Amino acid sequence: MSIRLVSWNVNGLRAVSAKPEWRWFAENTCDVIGLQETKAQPEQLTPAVASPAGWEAHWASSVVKKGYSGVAVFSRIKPLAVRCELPQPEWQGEGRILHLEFEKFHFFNGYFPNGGAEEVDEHGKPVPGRFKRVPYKMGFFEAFTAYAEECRKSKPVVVCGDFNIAHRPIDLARPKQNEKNTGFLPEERAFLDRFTALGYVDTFRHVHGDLEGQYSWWSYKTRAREKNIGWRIDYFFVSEELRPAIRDAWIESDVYGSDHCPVGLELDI
Amino acid sequence: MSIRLVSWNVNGLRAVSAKPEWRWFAENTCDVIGLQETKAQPEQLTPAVASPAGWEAHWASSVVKKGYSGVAVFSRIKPLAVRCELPQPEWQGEGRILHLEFEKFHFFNGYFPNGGAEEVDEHGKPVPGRFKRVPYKMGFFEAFTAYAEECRKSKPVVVCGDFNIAHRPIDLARPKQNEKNTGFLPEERAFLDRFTALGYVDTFRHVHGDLEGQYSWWSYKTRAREKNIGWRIDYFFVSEELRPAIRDAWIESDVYGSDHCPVGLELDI
DNA sequence: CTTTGCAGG
DNA sequence: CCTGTAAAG
Repeated sequence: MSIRLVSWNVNGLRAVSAKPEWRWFAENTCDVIGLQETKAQPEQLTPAVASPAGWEAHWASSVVKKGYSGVAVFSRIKPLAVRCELPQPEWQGEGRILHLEFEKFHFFNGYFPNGGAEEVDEHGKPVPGRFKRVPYKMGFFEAFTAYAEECRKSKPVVVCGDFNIAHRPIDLARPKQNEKNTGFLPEERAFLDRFTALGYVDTFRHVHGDLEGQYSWWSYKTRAREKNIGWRIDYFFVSEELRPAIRDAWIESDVYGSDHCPVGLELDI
Repeated sequence: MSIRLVSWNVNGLRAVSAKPEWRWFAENTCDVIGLQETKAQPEQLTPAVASPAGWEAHWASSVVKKGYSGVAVFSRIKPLAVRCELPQPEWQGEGRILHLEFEKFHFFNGYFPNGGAEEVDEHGKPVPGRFKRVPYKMGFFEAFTAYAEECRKSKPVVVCGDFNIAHRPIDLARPKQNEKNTGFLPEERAFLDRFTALGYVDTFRHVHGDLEGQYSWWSYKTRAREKNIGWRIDYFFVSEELRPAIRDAWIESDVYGSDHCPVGLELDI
């Protein structure tokens, strides 16, 4: 028996689901799909998109700002329990976390905060390497990790989503140029060091080792995808206990419709 | 000798000038073109659009709000003088009036204020027949008329533009339904009664009499143009002294690219 | 419905 | 560049 899971930052589910590329959903053969940046409440979507036949749909939408953030999980397997957002009110309201408890593992779908725009000093001059939302981002990661560790006491953990961090130089096309850009800052990378040190396995690297040029996001701004100038910031992590269950992990770089592409994981379970 | 003038509310010059319909400009054989709702500063346009060879271009752009209102005049004839906006600061800042003095007449290109949204009472309930900007609109018309009359003392006047008023029931497809809508309110119509009583001739009616079904604007909202559910709110008026010079007046209802179509005037001069 | 501006990514 | 808002027409 195996279970297949996929994660995709869709950059606006209303937009993607109106494109021909959304056939990806109908053609998919996986069991669980985690979407990020849905930027919509289910009521704003057509029923075929919001409540597809054969799937159970769960939503966490932003309540602080319309059309912002938001995650969804479609599952062919009925979860034992579902929880939206992190436990503390401090980290709630942006629609960033969905937690589905399945029989064999806790599943988390996360849209982790973007570092935001560069800080400016009192004269309006940008401060290199300082980004407005990096403190929030780091706090969110710490709170998430504590919650995941808590859940892990009962059963193994699977975490997917857009982490907005490339872990190592091999995980982005231009590491040197981006050492002072959010997404590849030392403190952001250090979080993934700690996270993996806790026993969360980067399943793509577990399967593919140091294979180069493997990315899941390309900036729209410079048509970077044509040249594969990308970042690997979308992940499937599993807690150490599930390492033996990793059958496959992949990046669906032939799937278009968003500035991210889907990433996937197959577990023997 | 004759002079041909055309007026067009383009509803965003950046948008129109990027459409194939903008060939209208290149194919035009008139001498003076007045545009309204340009919604752009000339710097935001390509040089071919902002400074076309063979034309002199003049601009009055909104300074109170970006991408709002704005008028332009392209002329193959060099004017003796050019003036932006009305003389009083009270009516300046929205980029609504361009005044070009030619040898034989004063030319005004106007984008007269829209009546705006319906007023709401203290409970948020709409007040039928009351519109937020109708007072501003009426004040603007009075100030414009005073200025035109002042200029008329030296030579005849030609006024074109979007008046945002249908004068008589024949000037819109659904007069009964719109008696309480801005654009056909009694007080707005009464302004055009006074304006024409002062001796400003509606050149289209002068040439075509009570020809029905002739409109220059159709709402995008209901695909009204397909059914010719329109309003004639774009005009060429000339002061009485020029009545004998009116050779032709027309509506270019086959020209697309905006929710308005161009209207034109040919004068023997 | 359509064009703008703007925030956010 | 692209997806969302909202204001205005």
